Amino acid sequence: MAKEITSRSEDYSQWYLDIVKKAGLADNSAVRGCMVIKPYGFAIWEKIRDQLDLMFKQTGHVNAYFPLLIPKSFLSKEAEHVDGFAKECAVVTHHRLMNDPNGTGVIVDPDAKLEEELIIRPTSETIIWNTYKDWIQSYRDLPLLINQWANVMRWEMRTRPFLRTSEFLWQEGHTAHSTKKEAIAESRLIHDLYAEFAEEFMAMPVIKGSKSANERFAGAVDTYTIEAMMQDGKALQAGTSHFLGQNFAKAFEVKFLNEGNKEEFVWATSWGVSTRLVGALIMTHSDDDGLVLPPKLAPIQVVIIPIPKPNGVLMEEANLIKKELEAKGISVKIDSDKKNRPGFKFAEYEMLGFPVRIGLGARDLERNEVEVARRDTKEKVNVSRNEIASYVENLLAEIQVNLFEKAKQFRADNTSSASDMEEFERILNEKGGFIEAHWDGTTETELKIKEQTKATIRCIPLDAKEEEGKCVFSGKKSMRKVIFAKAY
RNA sequence: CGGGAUGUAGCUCAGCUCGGUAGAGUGCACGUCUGGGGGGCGUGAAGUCGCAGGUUCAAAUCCUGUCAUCCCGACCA
Repeated sequence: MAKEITSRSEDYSQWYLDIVKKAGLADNSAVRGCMVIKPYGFAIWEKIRDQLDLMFKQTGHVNAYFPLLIPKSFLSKEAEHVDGFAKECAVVTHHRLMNDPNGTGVIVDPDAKLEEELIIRPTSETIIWNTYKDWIQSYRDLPLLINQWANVMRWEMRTRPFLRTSEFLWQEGHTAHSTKKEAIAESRLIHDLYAEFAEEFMAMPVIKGSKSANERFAGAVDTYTIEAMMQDGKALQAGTSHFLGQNFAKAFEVKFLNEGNKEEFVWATSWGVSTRLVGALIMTHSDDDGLVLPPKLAPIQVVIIPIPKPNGVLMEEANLIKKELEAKGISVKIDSDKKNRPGFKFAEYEMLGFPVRIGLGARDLERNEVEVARRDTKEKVNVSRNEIASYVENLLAEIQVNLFEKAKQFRADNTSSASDMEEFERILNEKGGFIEAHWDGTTETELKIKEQTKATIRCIPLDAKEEEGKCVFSGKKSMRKVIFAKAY
């Protein structure tokens, strides 16, 4: 069975699709633009979800659930918000089907038209703020720190598994505060939390920055983003946290009485990451042999493959090793399936991205050692049997660090700076990656650069140093460089 | 919604020009020899040829219509 995948150099896009398919992460579905997340893909999402959920709770947030359907009229209450999402909403217009009187099959019952049409949430700000209005009366009700894990739907033209699907899973946090300062602090806190998660757990380096007006969330005052670089040099927005000001509070009349018994509008934030992170994980670390997963997010960290012989001693030994590893909190699978040969299994678990593989055969038993292979570098070493648990424990930590350092180096190697448009376009065409350049701060310039080069401003880095320069496009004065790139 | 292509076994595809009993590889099932990097041999199950009409003694093949999917553009986490 030749389960080969297209190489990255040949066709990066096809390589990605091959990984998703052959590592068993997702399938296409009967519905255009939607995907079926298969058990292994979902297991990765569960690792992501569980860790983030823990981090949200550690910072004082609680979970709740709001409905899938939103009255159409809610969307239009915030002017920019409706502009941003109206074009991609699925709309529920009827509530009943009937048998087609003219033939077989069912049709929509024309008598079952809804009085007010409902939309399937593309995001939940509107229904949530409509609800918060009833929950908030006093400054004593604040802050309100709520998150929900949910699915949302945006009717996309072109989709790719995990990176962009019409329906996707995500978390969306929606918080209400009594002061502007506190709301900004909340949006920054989550921004930091996302960056920490990306780097510590996904081993994916990110640039923290704010979005330009043009790239900002519809209805936000400020959008903070974490931007990552994929292996083809394109940028991926991996998570966003928005300071919403009082926009939604005003649209939905969410007011509270402050300590001085005066009525004020509340200050708001919202923030989210989605199943897109699974796509980010794939495109950050994986190689031409398949998926590569950081140990902290691998559904199972170690696979033990017994090299079969007609006795049960190998299985006994494999189980002993498994117990020793599990005692250190390491997740382990023994593949004793007789259907496939060892060589097949080696390739298979590389495809699945298991960080560590242990080969155990008669030869090893005699020598009192095992063969340990790491997925990230493909190195194999023989390890003494009685040191196996601590060796693997250290190795997993080392792999986690190595993946992060490698990705960081890649980003550094593919980040350039440009001082005029000729240089800008040359870098973009020949090398790609991130381009640091001065920008005059106007939407007009941003759009012209986008039109001319297809590169957009990914973010204005928070740690950008103040340095006077000239806008790469207009030549006007600029005080800091921003990050340009082609983006997913 | 514009431009291009494709629908035949679970998957990848051949067959169509020139009409005549539905094919291959892979996967699947069973048996067997194997087993330290994607095994060998044998046997077997599996397809309303996207759908609907038409031409014909006869249609996967020719004609008309229709549906769906994929790729390229406009939109986007």
